[in-house]
Amino acid sequence: MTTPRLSTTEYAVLGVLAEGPSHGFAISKQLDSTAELGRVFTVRRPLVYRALDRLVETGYAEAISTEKGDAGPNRVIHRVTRPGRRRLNQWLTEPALHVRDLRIEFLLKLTLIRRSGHSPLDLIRDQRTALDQTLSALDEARTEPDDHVELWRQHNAIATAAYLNDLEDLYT
Amino acid sequence: MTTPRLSTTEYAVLGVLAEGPSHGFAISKQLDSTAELGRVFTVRRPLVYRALDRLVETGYAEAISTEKGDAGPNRVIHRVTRPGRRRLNQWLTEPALHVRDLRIEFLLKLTLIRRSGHSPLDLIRDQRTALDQTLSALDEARTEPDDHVELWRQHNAIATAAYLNDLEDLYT
DNA sequence: ACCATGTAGTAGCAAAGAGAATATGCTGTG
DNA sequence: CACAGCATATTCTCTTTGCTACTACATGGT
Repeated sequence: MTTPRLSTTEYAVLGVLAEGPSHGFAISKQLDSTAELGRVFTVRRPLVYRALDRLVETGYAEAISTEKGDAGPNRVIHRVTRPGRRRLNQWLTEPALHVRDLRIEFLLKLTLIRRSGHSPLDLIRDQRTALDQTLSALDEARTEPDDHVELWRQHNAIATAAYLNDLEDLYT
Repeated sequence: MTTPRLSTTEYAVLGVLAEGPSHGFAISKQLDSTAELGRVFTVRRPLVYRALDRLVETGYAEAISTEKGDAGPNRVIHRVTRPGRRRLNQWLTEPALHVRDLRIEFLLKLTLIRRSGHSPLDLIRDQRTALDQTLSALDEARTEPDDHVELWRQHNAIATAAYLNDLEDLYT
């Protein structure tokens, strides 16, 4: 009985659901590529439903009722469970371990936290700390001057540091 | 009869095959995570064979012989066809359109070109030109100061520009 | 003789993504 | 008022992708 691993898609759906009981179609609108959240991380409609199924299976969400929609089949209203909310909150406070995950994971967490009304400053600072470790590890690893991959990593880590600084300024 | 789209994995295999007739196992060693190419873009063994199958189906490669290996089943030697080489060379000269594709696509092309003995300067400069367009587009789009996604893109584009400058210096 | 190791290729499952299909009520138009 | 189109809401299914594990064969050590 290990705790099931959730994909970013599933966390995104869980995150939207945590803003209040909702149904697949409404959630998918929040995660559409034109919406605020969807611009950060898009989840297409069928995937939202699959994620919801999975969240129910894992006990992180549950169906509470069905109600008539504006049209079409009945809406199935879901809400997060207590374990689901715990799991989400834990995820929301973890910084991304790899720079390549920042664009999606970190930004998604940041946006969800902001929408919930809390301050994202803790997350930004934790991410900054995690990045500093990456930076010093890169400094040590730098052996060959023509290692294109390491060079790219270095430039990117530095850009990410500047980005985090900007964000910290924005929220202080 | 449109020209079939190839995945990055398939281009990687095609690229290795273009260095000389070879067989799946040998190609997979080049694209292993510890090898020069594999550090840029890893392709696992079963995927190499699938890519080879697809390249044969699309007419970009062909099996030319089977020979006894050092051990185990016979090797199936493949080589690129004329259309395959044309297709590869076309791909190799195209810069990546999105900054997020640089780490993989551009670096893969760069490494393949370098290994072939040609100068990667043209690709670097073309990529630089493509990036300049991205940069000016970003400057115009910048409306809201707290748009985290745009801010991220901007920092990244700038870092990429610096990276390309470093590379250009390396090869001049 | 046996077992580990390295070579070479194959099988098959599970997740992820995209498109289309289905069901349903509302609205406008002739 | 019939009926086509449209928006809502969910489901189905196909394809692609990525792994893990397996078969098969030869060599070398104990």
